[in-house]
Amino acid sequence: MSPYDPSAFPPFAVTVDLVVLTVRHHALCALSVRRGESPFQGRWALPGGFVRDDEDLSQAAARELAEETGLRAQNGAHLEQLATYGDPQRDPRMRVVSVAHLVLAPDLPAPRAGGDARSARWASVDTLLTESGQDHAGDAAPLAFDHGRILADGVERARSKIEYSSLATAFCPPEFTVGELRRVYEAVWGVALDPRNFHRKVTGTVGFLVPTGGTTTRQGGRPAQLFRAGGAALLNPPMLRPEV
Amino acid sequence: MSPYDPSAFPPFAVTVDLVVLTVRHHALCALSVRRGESPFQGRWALPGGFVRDDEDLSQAAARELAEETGLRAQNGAHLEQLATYGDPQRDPRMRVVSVAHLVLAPDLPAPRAGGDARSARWASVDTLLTESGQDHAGDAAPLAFDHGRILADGVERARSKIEYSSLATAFCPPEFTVGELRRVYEAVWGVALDPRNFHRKVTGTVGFLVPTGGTTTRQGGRPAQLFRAGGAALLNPPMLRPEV
DNA sequence: CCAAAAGTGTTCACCCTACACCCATGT
DNA sequence: ACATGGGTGTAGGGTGAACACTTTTGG
Repeated sequence: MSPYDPSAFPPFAVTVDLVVLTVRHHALCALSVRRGESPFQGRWALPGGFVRDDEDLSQAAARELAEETGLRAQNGAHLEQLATYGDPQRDPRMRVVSVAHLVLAPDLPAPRAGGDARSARWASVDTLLTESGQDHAGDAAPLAFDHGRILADGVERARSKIEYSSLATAFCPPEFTVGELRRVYEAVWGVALDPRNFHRKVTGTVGFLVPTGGTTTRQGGRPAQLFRAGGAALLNPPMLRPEV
Repeated sequence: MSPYDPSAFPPFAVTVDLVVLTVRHHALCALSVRRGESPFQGRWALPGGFVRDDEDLSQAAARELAEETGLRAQNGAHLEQLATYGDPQRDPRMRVVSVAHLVLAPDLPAPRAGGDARSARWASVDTLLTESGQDHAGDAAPLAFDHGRILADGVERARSKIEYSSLATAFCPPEFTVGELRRVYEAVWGVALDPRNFHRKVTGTVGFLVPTGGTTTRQGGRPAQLFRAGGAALLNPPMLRPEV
């Protein structure tokens, strides 16, 4: 039997779904869109769409990201492949394999609706995941399809990756202070960190932060130095997440 | 436009490819199969095959693993999803998205050929990757398709995962000595580790190893205690890979 | 006896934590 | 003046690296 006989394999639809994370108001938030059609009409879901015939998976993810948020990857945001979900029952109408991608973005202006979504919003991942985990009466409802599971996997990936990489800077604007970076860690991990030790740690790790020379008082108090993300991708030693 | 109109999205073939790693003769080895058909006829490739209509991705990977090696996952071996590869040009005939999986297995009997492969072999990853990276005259040739890249990603995943998880025990038989476990780390990382400090470290990490009470002299020298893998999945503190 | 592998003890440097303390701004 | 956040100093405990040393087998 030839493995490429067209009758020898079943056809699949392939989509990309996006876990777009940002930090707003001291909370880790994810982008969700309201579904305009059945199934799960009116429910919240992750943004995403079909992969086109001539594009790679990462290109499809970047295109969907631009369509849904206006954000361009490699322009402050980080995009990486997360995992692929292919349960035969995950879409009730047909066999769909979804390649989920993770995007870490700085705090953005209000998202714009795009594609086939009626509207889009930022919501705290705690809200989205507890809604997803439980059936509630009223407005709250779990995310469509298996998107609750996908979001949880993306959040877990982000939480562990900022520990040993410099990815936390992807949540910050181009220039940021040590305190702003610390609040990113605190929001993503949901813990309080010692400001003094944090400062010593990140400024002492070579290649993590590059001072720009400027200062700012936008957080109040004494003027703080501004930094850009340094070139180092891996943190050695890593940031240590406090025990739970 | 309806996103589920059958004419609105291109059809894909979805496959699983397997990076099956083991430690043989002090070297990290991967399973490769000889391709029986065009394209890349006669070249070495990773084992894999089409996902069937009614099975999940992990089920497809476990089925292919059993077909190619006779190995059953969850029976000593570890199986996890690695990444998904979907470049439009990765297969010259049609659009194929491949969900690669990583398998870590103890040293096995000689592999049996299965599925559509003429033959199968274990080869050191160094050999497979340098063959893949360079064009050689004669018998050596790069792996088919983008399998060199997939193998490299799998090796990198294995190298980093044994650092902070107890997965290295998946390379060992059900009962093993501290020295045997150390030789796994040395083969996967390609470094020499201090036997004394390694012993103290792994036996001092609670939940990593469980003594069975037995001893063995199969490695020569003083009898060594035998251990089974403990329940702990995450190592805290992690094993530290020496600087390069 | 000797080689080889398994374990144990000890020392030193470094790093993480905790917290006291000082600095520079806005109101 | 004082509240607020930024930043430095320092002492104590824990851990990893290096290596001397003892233990227990096979040949």
